[in-house]
Amino acid sequence: MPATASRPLRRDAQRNRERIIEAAREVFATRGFAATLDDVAHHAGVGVGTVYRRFPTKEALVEAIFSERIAAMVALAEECLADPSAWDGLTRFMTAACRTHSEDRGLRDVMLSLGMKKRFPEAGDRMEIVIIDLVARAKAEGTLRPDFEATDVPIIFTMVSDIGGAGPQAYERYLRLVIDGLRVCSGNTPLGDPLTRDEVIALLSDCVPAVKPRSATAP
Amino acid sequence: MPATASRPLRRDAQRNRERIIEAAREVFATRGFAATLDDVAHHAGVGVGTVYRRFPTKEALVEAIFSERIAAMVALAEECLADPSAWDGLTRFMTAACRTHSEDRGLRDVMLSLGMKKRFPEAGDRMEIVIIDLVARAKAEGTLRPDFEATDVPIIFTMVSDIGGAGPQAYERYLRLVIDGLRVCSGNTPLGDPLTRDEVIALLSDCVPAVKPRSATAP
DNA sequence: ACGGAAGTTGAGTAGTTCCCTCCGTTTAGA
DNA sequence: TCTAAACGGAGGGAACTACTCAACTTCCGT
Repeated sequence: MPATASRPLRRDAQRNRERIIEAAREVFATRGFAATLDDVAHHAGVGVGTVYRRFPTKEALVEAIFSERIAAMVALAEECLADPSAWDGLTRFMTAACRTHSEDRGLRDVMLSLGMKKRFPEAGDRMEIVIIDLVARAKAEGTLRPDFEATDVPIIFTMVSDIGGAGPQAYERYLRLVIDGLRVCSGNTPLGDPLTRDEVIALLSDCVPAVKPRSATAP
Repeated sequence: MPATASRPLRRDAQRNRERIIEAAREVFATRGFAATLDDVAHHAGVGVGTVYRRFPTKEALVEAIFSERIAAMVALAEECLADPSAWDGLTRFMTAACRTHSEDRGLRDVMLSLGMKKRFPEAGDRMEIVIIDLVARAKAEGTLRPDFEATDVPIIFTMVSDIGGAGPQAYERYLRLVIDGLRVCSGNTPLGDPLTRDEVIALLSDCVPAVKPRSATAP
């Protein structure tokens, strides 16, 4: 084995690989991380063994499937940062994110899970920075209430996309409600102390399912 | 078996029964319906068999534990209906409900699950009526936005109390945010069509865990 | 046209979790 | 003391799910 000189795949193998990826996209979109690789295999019309030959673990498949979609979300967020209206930029981003999360539960599970930082560290960092900027800019503009914090954004995504499970646009109504609560408005009650980053992490790990490997090898 | 003439329990049995109920309250409060009867038994310092002797199914235990707490919530709601300020009445009720739900996940699971109507039909009906009244009254007062509907209330409870899992008062911040979105305010965007009752039911059944019996005997 | 590497298959293994039962043992109380 | 009531907790059994492997099939370079 002199270096991993990956030969090109045989034609049938290549075709199956593509089928698997497409099937996985569909299956993960509807069932999220709860989806089984057996599901994926069946949906793709291949045996489970084939899936495992191509993607040694569920993790690998997840990464293969979601990397570009995540990159696209980051790009969108960065584009929203350039919106002349800070408020529109922030709300456009939040709306798009929630729509995407409710259309694709798998993507939601990846983006909001703790694994995000491990699997896609670069995208994760960029996303974090953009969100901070979006929030800061909207506060400076005077449209976003000043007691709102960047750490609230993922929590809101979690809350709202939890609704997304049933019905494709159920999330819209409640997101609008929340967004209306974000605007500076005379009747607003103060929010109090924001959650710390650790609290956010604890909360997400409680609300978003994780990909579980065969046996958790604890040290 | 001439009628179920329930003899009084032996003293030790009575004591264990009480222990079980108390343990169940604690365990269900922290773990919700996900809690195991084995958990309850262990927590109570008795064997599983003892639990099953006293409560033939998980269902029975759930009913024994939550009936009075649910009655209390209904009473509170009805009391809030008498608040001179309709807005205060509604928000007081919502805040209290969310606090209770986040302090006791089991209660949350009972009250928001579909089983609620089956297990506690009377309380369920009364609750539904009170919520409709609370909402109607606050709209008439002109403080609650007119496009908000009574069916939104349980959904909001679901969203917000989902957060309650980690941290005892994390829910507060997000409930306040949502409530600020409920008030009539110049910048509000229209919410669009409300969810139908069937949609609400579908959504709740997706978001709230159910107590699963040994085997679902489908007809 | 053929040999063998690459690929495929899907029943099976093994790890979990959880509701509930059974029966040998203990204990209350008449 | 004696018996019916109560107890304990191992384990049955069902449902899940990540992953493996040995027998079989297909591609493709020579």
